[in-house]
Amino acid sequence: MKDVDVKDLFADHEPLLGQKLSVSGWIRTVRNSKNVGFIELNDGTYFGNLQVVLPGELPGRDEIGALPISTGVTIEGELVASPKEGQPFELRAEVVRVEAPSSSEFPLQKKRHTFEYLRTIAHLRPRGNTFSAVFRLRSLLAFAIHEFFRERGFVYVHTPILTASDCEGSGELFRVSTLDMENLPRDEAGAVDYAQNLLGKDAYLTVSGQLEVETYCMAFKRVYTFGPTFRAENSNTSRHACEFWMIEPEIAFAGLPEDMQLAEDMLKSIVGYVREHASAELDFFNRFIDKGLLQRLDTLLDASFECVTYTDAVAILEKADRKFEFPVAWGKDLQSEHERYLTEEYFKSPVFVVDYPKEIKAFYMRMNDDERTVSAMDLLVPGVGEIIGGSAREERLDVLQQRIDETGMDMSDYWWYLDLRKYGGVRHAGFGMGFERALMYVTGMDNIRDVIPFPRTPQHVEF
RNA sequence: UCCCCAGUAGCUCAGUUGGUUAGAGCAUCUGACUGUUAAUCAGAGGGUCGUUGGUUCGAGUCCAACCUGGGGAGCCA
Repeated sequence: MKDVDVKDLFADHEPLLGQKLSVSGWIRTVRNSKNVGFIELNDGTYFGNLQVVLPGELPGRDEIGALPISTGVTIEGELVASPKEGQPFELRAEVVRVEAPSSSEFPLQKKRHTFEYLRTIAHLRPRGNTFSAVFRLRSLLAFAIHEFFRERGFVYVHTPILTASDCEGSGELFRVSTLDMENLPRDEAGAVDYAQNLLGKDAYLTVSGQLEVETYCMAFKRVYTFGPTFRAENSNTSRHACEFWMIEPEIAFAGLPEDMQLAEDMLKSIVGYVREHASAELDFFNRFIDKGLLQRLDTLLDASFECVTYTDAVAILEKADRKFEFPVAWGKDLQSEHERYLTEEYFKSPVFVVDYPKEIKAFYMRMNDDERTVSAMDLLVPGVGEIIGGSAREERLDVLQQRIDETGMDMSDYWWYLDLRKYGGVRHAGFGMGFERALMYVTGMDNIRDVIPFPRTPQHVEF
């Protein structure tokens, strides 16, 4: 008796027709009547279900036909061509062995549930169609990203999750401490004595691996980091979480044009990868979650990305025949509504906005010759808005020091970052992409809480 | 953090101008059923109407505060 995965049956079932097979999985639904019954079996290896026929003469069919959803079973039988529409093949059961019983109390029913309700049972939701597809795709997308960089000779760097510095001087941090909160140690001046923290100083969860990955860029030329990052912002939106994953590549001997090309290539590559390897899931999303999904993904694959300077973008927005809730003015950051107008209505295509005023961007971004703007880029895509943000990095030591001074940061915290500029600190550039934002883009899911297995948001750390 | 909306059965919702014993579909249970596709048909059980207080002869319905969830904004990835 051959054990098979449902995935392999859907890949090529022809050679197995007529054979005796054994399949193990969980019951999704059961339909039973006087003369025949059916089980929809999902074994987790494939998005779709295997239809199992319970023939009239099957011993114990009444009990089998009454098994509740999510019962774990092993079924032996013969694989046959299906006489009815709906599936090309089915398993004609001869033995149904219950491996682990379930109960009629199982909360997932054969009906639509709201995502809000399913979030309250995050430990069970991967057993339903939508979340089965989301989290299979999440895994695949992560692989596609690694594959893209590996093919191009990038070194994957594990940047630290515990850090002592706040990378960009922006964003609230989660403090990491072993100090006794009820009885904090004090120094002579009465301040908290962080030297007694296990790490020896005040420490935090990382908000970005960029500064650390830059150091490896100066050794390996092409590097990337891909891991969890943390923000303690009290953001209550469908696009923010306290814990999320970020992809941050960094390339040496390169400037903004190469950076933009890399971003475009990466996005097209990973979309193309899931398009090719997750058609069952994408078809499902296109049907039930976001009707324009496949068209949007295919458009992205064919599009040549547009590029516009921040200054020109502001001019376009000022001339737009459209009333914005927030006014447009040079020197102010673009609002969500502005970004959406540019990518969805004006360009109708993914578009890079480049050369932002230095005041609204981070200290490490490379100063342009006009000394008003920095060599930065944001990639805006229809449906999501900003999906990637990046820049050329300031490699000139004196300019970088001046920017650190201007932004009121403590130079001594960045001694190692400044060191890079002293020893062969060549020009380089990189970007960051929120992994969940990318996943939302390829699934059409519109809440970040529904693309993270156990989402962490303000007031939420259940499970 | 700010603005808006919502909270009624296990789930998704209806509930008129404040008025008798609060309804439906799905789920559950019982039975029926010639191959079903979220199967179908018949019947049954299931409720402190988010919480607290208030107005009223009378509150699911009106008012206030709080709690929870959602949408939008800001911040950003």
